[in-house]
Amino acid sequence: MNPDRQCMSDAIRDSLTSRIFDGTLKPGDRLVELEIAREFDTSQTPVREALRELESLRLVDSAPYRGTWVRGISDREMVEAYAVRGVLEQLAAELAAPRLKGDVAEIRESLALIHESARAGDIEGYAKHNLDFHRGIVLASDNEVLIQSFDRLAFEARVRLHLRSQHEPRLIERAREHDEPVDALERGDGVTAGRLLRKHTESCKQRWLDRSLTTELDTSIPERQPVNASYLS
Amino acid sequence: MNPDRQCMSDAIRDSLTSRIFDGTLKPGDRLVELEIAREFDTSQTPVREALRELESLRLVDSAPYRGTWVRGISDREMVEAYAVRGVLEQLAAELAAPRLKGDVAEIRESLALIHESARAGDIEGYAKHNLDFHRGIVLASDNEVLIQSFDRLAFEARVRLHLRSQHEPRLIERAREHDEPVDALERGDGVTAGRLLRKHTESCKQRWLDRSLTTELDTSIPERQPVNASYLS
DNA sequence: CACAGGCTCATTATCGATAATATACAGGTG
DNA sequence: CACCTGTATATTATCGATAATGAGCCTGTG
Repeated sequence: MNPDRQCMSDAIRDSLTSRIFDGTLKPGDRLVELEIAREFDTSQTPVREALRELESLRLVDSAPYRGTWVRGISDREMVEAYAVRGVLEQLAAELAAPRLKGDVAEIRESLALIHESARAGDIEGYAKHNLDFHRGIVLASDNEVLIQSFDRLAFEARVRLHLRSQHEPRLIERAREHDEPVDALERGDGVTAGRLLRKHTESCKQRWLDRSLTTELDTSIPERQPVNASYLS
Repeated sequence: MNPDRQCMSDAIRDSLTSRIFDGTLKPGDRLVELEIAREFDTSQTPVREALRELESLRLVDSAPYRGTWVRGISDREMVEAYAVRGVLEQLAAELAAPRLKGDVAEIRESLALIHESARAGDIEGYAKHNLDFHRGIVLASDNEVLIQSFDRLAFEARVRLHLRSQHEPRLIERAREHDEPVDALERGDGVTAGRLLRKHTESCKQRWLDRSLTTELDTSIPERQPVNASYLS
């Protein structure tokens, strides 16, 4: 948000964020203020601020006098988020098309990387470039509020959290779904691009639904680790 | 977010929020931590937390060691927000229709109050019930993520901030734009309701654009009051 | 007069300590 | 043995004080 903040609390926030992203911190894990403060060789105050920021990003939950813990994301929420993302991206494409004037070079770059990752079977890379691709279109809309709304969905965190549990994703096939929207954007047809992108999002959502129905495992959200969980380690 | 927090920082946050809403605090006004702390007879810490929350709600801006001030909302941002709100509401209507099963009693209640306020020329009331109406449809979508995204647009704050400067708004005429979407919802036609709602939002946006072009006054955003502004009072 | 450098002061960022609260556990009771 | 009650403890919420920083001012120079 403010990229130029140099205070301790921001460093802590960023560090904790990446731990949540990379799975070091799992849903339900408790974040104990003084413990983190010791680790960063600082006091409780900046840690609290960092935690509150994470809460506003919905990466953690907290309750008064009960602490803070990593937020789990249910399949239901994932599906809800896909629905919202769909219309946001549709709008983004419609706004982006007249602005781009056919110059989709940057977007094509991300697209190429998506295909590359798909061929290599690199799930991590696929997720990253996929996000770059979609966010690129949103950025091209030049609508600050839209960009914010999109970012707040925190798709990176959501997807990464579930990546590990993914079976054999047909990456190459999925990657192809991105081609047509870009073609439409290139010829300035934002409406079509938007419709295609939304359809793409819908199919992502559907895949998620299917998977969550078939695998049947832990659709529950870890609520919070018990207090003495840290003693076990 | 967590309605059951009883800590000081939340009370401060709520108090400051309503001051921003009701115009006691104007864009550009500085929020000095110790000053607020004295007022609430508390220390700096809870005030800081409150300010950070307001920042995440984008009601205030801040920079390190430079403080916090009420955020202005430009006409451009307002227009951007309308565009996003349009697609969010459209989606909401589509999702709400099958859930409501024609039961639009609650929504009609808000609608009646809108018309009533319009007849009475009660701009404040109109704004309130109008928001209730639109939010009611979003709530009926039963999509938590969508509700969050909508709320984050903070339309209440945005609209109220500009209400005072509004000329003769043709409220009665505007109120009528809400009728058709409700009819559509009642007969379960979410797609039509969504399209109409989006069109409504577009016309709100357009009115805003027209007004901001014709009035030509202070399209600028107050950045921040100078440090010694408080001495003048 | 425009402008750079250094000084002062208001304010933020952080600290270490204390008050307040929830959780876990022990003991008693039916 | 299940259940309640009270107590110990871990942890959060808040406090008052200090360190760090930026804004404004003053001075001197060209």
